[in-house]
Amino acid sequence: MAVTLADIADRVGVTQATVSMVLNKAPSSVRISERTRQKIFQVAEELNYTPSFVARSLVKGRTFTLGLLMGGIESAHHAEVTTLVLEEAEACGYRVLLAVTEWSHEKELECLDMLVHHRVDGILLGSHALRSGTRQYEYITSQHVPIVLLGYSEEFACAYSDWKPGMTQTLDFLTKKGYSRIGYLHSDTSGFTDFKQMDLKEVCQRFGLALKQYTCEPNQADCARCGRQFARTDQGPDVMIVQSDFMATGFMRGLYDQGLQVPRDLAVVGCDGTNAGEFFVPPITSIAQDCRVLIKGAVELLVEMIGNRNVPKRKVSVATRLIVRGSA
Amino acid sequence: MAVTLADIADRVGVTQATVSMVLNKAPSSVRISERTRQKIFQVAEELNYTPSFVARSLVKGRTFTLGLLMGGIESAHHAEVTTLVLEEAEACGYRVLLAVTEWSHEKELECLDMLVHHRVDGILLGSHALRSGTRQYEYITSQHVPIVLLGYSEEFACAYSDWKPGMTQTLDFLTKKGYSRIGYLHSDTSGFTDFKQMDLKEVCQRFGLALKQYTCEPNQADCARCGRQFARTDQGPDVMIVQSDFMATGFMRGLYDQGLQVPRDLAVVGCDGTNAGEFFVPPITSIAQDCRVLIKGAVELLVEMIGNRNVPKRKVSVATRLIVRGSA
DNA sequence: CTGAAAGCGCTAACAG
DNA sequence: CTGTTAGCGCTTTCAG
Repeated sequence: MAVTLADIADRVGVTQATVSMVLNKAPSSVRISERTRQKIFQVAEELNYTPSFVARSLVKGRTFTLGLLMGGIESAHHAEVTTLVLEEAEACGYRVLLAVTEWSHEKELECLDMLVHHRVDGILLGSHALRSGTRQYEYITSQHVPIVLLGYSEEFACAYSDWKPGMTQTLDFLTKKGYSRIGYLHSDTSGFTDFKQMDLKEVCQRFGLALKQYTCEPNQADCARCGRQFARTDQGPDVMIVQSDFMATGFMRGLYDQGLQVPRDLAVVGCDGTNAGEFFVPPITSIAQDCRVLIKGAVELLVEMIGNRNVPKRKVSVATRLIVRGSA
Repeated sequence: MAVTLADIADRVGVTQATVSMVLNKAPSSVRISERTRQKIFQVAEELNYTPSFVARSLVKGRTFTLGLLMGGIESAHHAEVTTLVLEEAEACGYRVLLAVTEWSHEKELECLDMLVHHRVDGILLGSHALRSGTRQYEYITSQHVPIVLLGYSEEFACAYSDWKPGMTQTLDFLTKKGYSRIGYLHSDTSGFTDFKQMDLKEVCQRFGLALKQYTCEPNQADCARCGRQFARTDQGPDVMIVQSDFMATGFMRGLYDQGLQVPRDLAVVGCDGTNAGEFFVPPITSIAQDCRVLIKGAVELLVEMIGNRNVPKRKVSVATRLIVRGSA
């Protein structure tokens, strides 16, 4: 089908091996007559030769492919994360096989299997699937499959945002503006610890502030429902911190449906600091992650682990900060 | 490193070939003693055997991987397209290698090369990179690499939305509501024909309506700039149709910045009918694509082309329709 | 019913 | 300086 090294070798009158060397090694490190080298390149060009990564992968035992597992990419933040992974991976010479799990625990495990079947060199876990006890967990730990989690983890190497600085800035800002009754809306479906929440709690305590918690599903529709309900019944918070900008948009829609105005009737602070938040009406005040740095750190860590499987499980932490826009 | 067929074969006391058969063929089609078959499965389980897709790919000449090339995935519509491709591909037994090009023509071509190197079985082109004259174009056409474009194309198999029905419904709706001065905001950077625009023009003509055109970059910031400028100076349109919901959000932000209200001062109609548009303030009236059907069609067409390279270049067309929400 | 052997396209030693 | 050889892990004939 496609043209192979052998085709070139035949035409030039040398062996595959020679062609392989000439084409792949640094010109200095391979000793060959200038005539032959020229001819090889010329014939490769003529024949439109394209090296097969799959053959190379087989022999090298590496695919130069990273697996990326995301719960979903419909929110601007997750789309940004995905894009950055793609960019950073490429910068390190890797391709990425993307799998989205729709936040289903079962599907996450299936996708993990798929990535292993494909022999990706490492896995970036954007959805927190891996718990001890599953076959996949055992496999990955026992085989030392390089893996880094996007988010905090005790068990694996990971890259996560440190929410404390951002939360501190936020409470500082809010209290100075006269807000004092803090609400926190988050989704509780994953079954995993919400470290963001823990940080917020801690910081609230430091400020001597109570925290009223709300939960809903991590989709816009349910956040909107929650917003409507809040508007109809709640007399508590004067500011709502929402787990993500994405969820904040849903929540705000619910508020509007009931005639509430943001920030006049209720201030809203999102999380993630997505670019898109700036274009919402009103623009969303948000505790921003430094995604670029975070993902760069994650990918580089993963690549390092691929290069040397004995590198200790590091944790990359990146500070957050408050971006004040219009919603608070 | 990983456990191979040979490892299993050794332990069971048969050959690789036998193990391969037993593990991969339908139980009915392979004649083997029940004892051996049991043992093979058992040992495979014990050893945590995971077949290597790369070895299989090499011998089969197929990778069971589709390449997906997108300009970007930050807009809700493109994220949805990507997600659907992932889903449909999986349904057909394919994985997907995603590449995003940031809408750069050069990068599109590089990514195309990368996908070919990786020997993807087929390519889904979400960003319109391929023009005759490029090396990649020659390669793909001459090698008959299965490819389907997302969007209309004369040269390649493609799946596209037919905007006429949606546009017709829209103009019908708008004129009945008393709007008559139609504007169309789109980005003109790609250098490719905007078939949406052509359909709109044609339908406007049928309605005896003039169409005033505006152009800007396809990012929210520039759309906002355009919105502000419109608000300050324009006395024309009473309704603006915008090329995408994503761009519409940016444009509306610009309008708000100048104190205009939607739809009171200017009605806005987006395109794509993204779910996210429903949660915007105000919710975006939009000409919706039926993404699910479109992508399903595209992937199935591609898979069919992979199975049989002689299948004629078909075009899949899916009708659009107006979704009335709050912005018009 | 099962085993042996060849080969997918490429790389890496080691000979010549 | 270049060629030969031996695999990487799997599938697929073809013998036995």
